[in-house]
Amino acid sequence: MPTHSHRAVTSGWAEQVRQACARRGLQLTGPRAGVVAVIAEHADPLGAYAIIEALAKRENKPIAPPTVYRALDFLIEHGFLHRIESRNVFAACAHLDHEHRGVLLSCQTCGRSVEIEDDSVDAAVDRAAHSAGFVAKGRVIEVAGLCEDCAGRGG
Amino acid sequence: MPTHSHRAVTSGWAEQVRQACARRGLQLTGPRAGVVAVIAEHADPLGAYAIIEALAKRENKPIAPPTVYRALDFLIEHGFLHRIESRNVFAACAHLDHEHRGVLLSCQTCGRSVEIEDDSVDAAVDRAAHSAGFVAKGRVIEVAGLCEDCAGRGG
DNA sequence: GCCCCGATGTTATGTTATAACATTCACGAC
DNA sequence: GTCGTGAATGTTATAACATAACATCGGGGC
Repeated sequence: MPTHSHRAVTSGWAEQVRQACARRGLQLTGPRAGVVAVIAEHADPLGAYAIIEALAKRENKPIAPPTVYRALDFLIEHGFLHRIESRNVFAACAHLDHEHRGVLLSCQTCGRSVEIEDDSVDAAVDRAAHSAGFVAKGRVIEVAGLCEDCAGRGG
Repeated sequence: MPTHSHRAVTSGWAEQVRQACARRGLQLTGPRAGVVAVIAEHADPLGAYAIIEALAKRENKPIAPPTVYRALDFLIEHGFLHRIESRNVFAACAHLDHEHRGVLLSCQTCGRSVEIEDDSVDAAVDRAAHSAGFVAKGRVIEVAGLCEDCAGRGG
């Protein structure tokens, strides 16, 4: 269940996505806006099929997987969403106002994820890839563990 | 297709796994050894179902998915294998002789992966997680891009 | 012998993701 | 205004990845 404060943060996120699309001439169409709304209503990252179910409920009609996967592709491509590879879930990007590469911290107990930016991580990963003669395109940097709250509870 | 030199490297890997199991009192049973052999015969990381097919061919009998997934779990748990989360494939661990955390570089053109160790990446990721109050357990650090060979060919 | 336990076999199913093709809709050319 | 065009969506089916659940086997301790 989202806490009140968290819900507020994420509904801010939906509005930011809307504005960014307007500014950049991107079409935030029906299914795309639906997926944004569903994600904004949840504190946790969601799996594709959880999104499908939630959207079907919201729209009161069945939604086929390609509809949601296409919306997810769009949102990820434009940097509004992250895919957490190690869990097959999708999380709102916390830093919409600028280009960046994030480190995704995801909690094994409560399922929530936190995205941080860290130049030294980016630099170290780039340097390591380059030293192996590798031309880096995409990066996946994920840490699974315990978030501050859950660690505090001894969880 | 594996190059001759690469095949040599990976068959060395199979032997290393065998010795490490003997030394550590781990059972390298039939299905487990079969999966090791299949992976050793390929230069590229393989998906679970590619392993299932190759093993079925090797043993000349059908192999069910749980057989292979259980062997994979065992090999990963003991550090002989890495799972590349962003591609759902499994790659031989290149550094069997000591504990470590690797950075996996995987080529978008040829599919091969290279594993490197880099203390500064590890340190930066740990510091970043810690600064967010996060207790890190597992880490996934993967870079997709072009390997030296493929970048050289303009691939 | 008998139990225990770790590993494997077997069947079925759950979960995640995409291919392929039809349809709709906004928009500009003419 | 209608026709082509291209992006987005709808629809159906299926591919690809992974695990639950329970039966069976086989070696070691007693």
